[in-house]
Amino acid sequence: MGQEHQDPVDPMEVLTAHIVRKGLRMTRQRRLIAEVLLNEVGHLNIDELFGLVRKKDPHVGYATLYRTVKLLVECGLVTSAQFGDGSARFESAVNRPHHDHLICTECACIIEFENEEIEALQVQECEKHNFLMRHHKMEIYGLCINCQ
Amino acid sequence: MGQEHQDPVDPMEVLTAHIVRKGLRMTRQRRLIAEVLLNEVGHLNIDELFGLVRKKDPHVGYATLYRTVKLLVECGLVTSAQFGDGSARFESAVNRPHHDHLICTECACIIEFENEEIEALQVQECEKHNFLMRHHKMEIYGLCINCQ
DNA sequence: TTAGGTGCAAACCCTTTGCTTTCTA
DNA sequence: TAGAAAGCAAAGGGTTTGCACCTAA
Repeated sequence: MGQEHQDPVDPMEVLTAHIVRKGLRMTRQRRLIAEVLLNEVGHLNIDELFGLVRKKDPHVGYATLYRTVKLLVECGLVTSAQFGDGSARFESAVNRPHHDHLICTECACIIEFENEEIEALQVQECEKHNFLMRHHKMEIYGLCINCQ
Repeated sequence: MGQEHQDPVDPMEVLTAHIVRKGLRMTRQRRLIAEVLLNEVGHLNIDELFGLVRKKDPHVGYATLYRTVKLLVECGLVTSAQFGDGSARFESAVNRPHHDHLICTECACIIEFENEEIEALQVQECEKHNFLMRHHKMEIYGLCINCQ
């Protein structure tokens, strides 16, 4: 379940711990990509992330980007989502609770919301089916107030 | 929103009406693909659908499949979903209410559930943001009872 | 008869992988 | 110094598109 009311964490420490635990190494590129993605608000697709990272280091490639984002998702610092268009979008999960998305199919804007009642019902539903929840997503597609 | 308690509909009539409305044509292939997909229970990916359709007509190609499924989604007879693996899955929506999914990340089994309370809260949430809901999906990932 | 549809192959797009070089620990 | 990581390019996998031929209306 959630990271609802935890103390703030230092994401770099989380990443470092994860890397050490797996016998991997901290590199300049990993640090850079983590800093860029974790400090960004909103949902970045891989091209947007690529652009931001390249501004600070023009030599980073897509492969490194994908490999590092995977690492960040693994240790819970980033969540990934698919919003209809074929490509994945990534969002910092640092120091913020779980939330869901309203996605406008017209202008592609994304409205976030938190709803603890829904979260609680989801937990109930899992218990009913003896299902061990790892993560979940809820997406509502439609028209935002400006596009109706 | 929902098709909660409607009278049964004849899917072929719905499809025909949609086709006429758009100035398109009913073809042997469209009828075949609709019959196969709508009579199947559970979630088919494109290869599984391809296999079933080819059994009845070995000449149908992937392009026709994709184009027809798109048509079926448009007129509400089929829903599509992405369950983590990169490919889309399709499910008949004929004469059955909206439901959500528990997805086991170990054995890939899918448990379906309906929860009217959650549905109601989703509607509330949309109203709160003046958002016009077209469709929505909720997916809970984790371990089923056999994989824990 | 005439758009629209089909089927094939090629193109596309996003993501992953292989391999050589570079760099962390 | 050993082995992990980066960067490039090429491969992969799912989906869409272009085009010549076919077919429903």
